[in-house]
Formats: sequence, C-alpha cells, structure tokens
Amino acid sequence: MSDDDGLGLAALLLSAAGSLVDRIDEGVARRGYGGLRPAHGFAFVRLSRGGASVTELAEHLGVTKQAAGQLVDELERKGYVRRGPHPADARARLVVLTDAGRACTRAAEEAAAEAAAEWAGVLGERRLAELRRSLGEVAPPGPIRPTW
Amino acid sequence: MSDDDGLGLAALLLSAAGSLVDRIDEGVARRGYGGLRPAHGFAFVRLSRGGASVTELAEHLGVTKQAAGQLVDELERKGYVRRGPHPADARARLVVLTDAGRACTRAAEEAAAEAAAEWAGVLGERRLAELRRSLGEVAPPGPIRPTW
DNA sequence: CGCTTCCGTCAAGCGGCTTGACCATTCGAC
DNA sequence: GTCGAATGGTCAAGCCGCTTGACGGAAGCG
Repeated sequence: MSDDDGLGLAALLLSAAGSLVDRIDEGVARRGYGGLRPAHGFAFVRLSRGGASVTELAEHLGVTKQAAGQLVDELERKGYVRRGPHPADARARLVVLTDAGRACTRAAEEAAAEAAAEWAGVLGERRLAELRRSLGEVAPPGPIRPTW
Repeated sequence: MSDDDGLGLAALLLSAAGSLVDRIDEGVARRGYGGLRPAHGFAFVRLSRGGASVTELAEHLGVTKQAAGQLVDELERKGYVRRGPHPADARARLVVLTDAGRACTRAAEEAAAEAAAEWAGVLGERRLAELRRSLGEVAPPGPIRPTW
C-alpha cells in the first residue's frame, strides 16, 4: 500500500540513497580513511576538478560558506586538502587536494563502484542504466544537500 | 563523467530524493500545515496504521527513543497526536493521530501524489513504475533514516 | 517471589549547521 | 583614478536535533 503512492516512492528513494551512501562511506573507511563523513566525499568530487574556493564549495554542498570553511578546516587538519593562494583573486584562497586527498578520492570512487556493481548484480546492467537515466531526468541540478 | 560512476549515481539518488522530499514538505506547508519537517511525515505514515508506541516509532525512524519522544512531544503540542494508554501494556503509551493529524497525513499524501505526478509527466507512467520497481529491489528494508 | 528485560522519560552534552558582524579585496560607475 | 557596492573569507555566538547515560515503573519468566 505504501509502495504505490508518492510517500512510498519518497521512502524508497530515501532508503536506496541512504543505503548507497552508507556503503560508500563504509567502503572508504574500510580502505583506511576513517573519520570521514559522506559530505567530505562530495567535497572531494568538487575539489578533484582542479580545486575550488570555499564559497564555490559551499554552493556545491548547499551550505553556508562558514560551514564549508569548517569542513575545509577539518580536511586540512587531516591532511587531505591544502589552502593555497588563488591565482586570479587575492581575496579568495584556492582549496586543493593533497596526494592523500587524491588517494582518498580514488578510494571513494572504488567504494562507489563496488556498491554500484552490487546493484548491477541485482538489477542487471540494463535496468541499472535505465534507473540512472530516469533519475537524471527527475533530479534537479544544483547542490547535493543532506536529505531532511 | 560524474554521471556514469558510482559516486554520480549516489549524487543523482540524493538529489532526486532531496527534491521529492522538499516538494512534499513544501506541499504540506502550502496546504496550511506549517512548522513540520519531513521526519514528521514519515512518523504520520507509521502512526496512521493504528498508532504506535514511542519505541516502535523510534525503530521506524531509525533514531533513539528519546529523539522519537521529543518528536512526539512536538506533534502533541501542535495537536496532531495524542498519547493514550496502551491497551495491552501498562508501561507503554499508545501514540495516535488526532483529527488534525489525520487531515495532515492526507495533505502529505496529496502533496506526495502531486510530486509523483510531476515525475510521471517527465518520465511517463511506465518508466516511473519501472523506477519504483528497481528502487524496491535495491532499497533495503528497515528504518527511514535521514541521508547523511 | 525475585531477576532480568523492556517502555518511557529526565538530564546533560555534542556536532554540524545557521545568523550576524567584520576586514580585505575586487568590481563597476562615474 | 576614485569611491561605493559587492564579494571572499573568517571569527563569534547560538540553535536544534540528536546522542549517551541513568533512572523509575511495569512486564515476563524461572
């Protein structure tokens, strides 16, 4: 009954997303990168494209720049990122991944691929691709925000 | 590039889930039930099946019973639920929806159906059903937890 | 009966986030 | 050029939802 209404769809989506995120997070920890939360992984995704300013990161994550700043502090303390001067804007500082940060990003990608492979085992490649396609059509662009 | 790996899939899922949840929440508010958060909606879903104890609710939501108790406090203060004696266990108290609570539950279902209809408009009924089916196969049973 | 288990609540504290204020730098109109 | 407005980053304070810990009361079971 709750599986063919909108609320059931939301529950399904939340459950699937939560499960996938948890598996990735756990896979990252299993690879030796403990003390990281899912939000860090999405920060890595953004930073791996040549770095970003704190403000850009904040927009990417859908939080205030103060919150993004704290997150960067934490990653810097753990040695995953480094704040450097911004080449084109003296107000800004460019946050870039360190070698450890890049290694951790790879670990996250591996863990994610592993989780996706499990799903492919259940659904088959074809239906997984279709799932991805459908989600792409309904998912809005914009920041990756924690769900509720 | 980020759309065909596991991390991209997670982002898509999170984005879609977040969007749907936001729309439902907003739809509920638009119908006159302000000050409610998505978690309340999922609590309503559980309570609408004849009520539940605080502990059952906690399990359903994947939080501690203390947290569930606070949530019930809040809903009680706003007049959506009532704590009554439990018919079979004097330790427990049965949390049931009031008339306002049932009306609000209906509003949430309407808002969810509305959002789902929008998705059906994009994907078509057939692909939406397929989406739901695939999600049902990969989503674990268990509590509805906030994602990351 | 008495021991263990379970329900609900009180109390304290934490973690991640927000709003508000501020300085330094840059941009744009004049 | 110069000056005001906009923007990047940070400090500070506080909030809110949640957690851990501890406890009384009731149930279950030998």
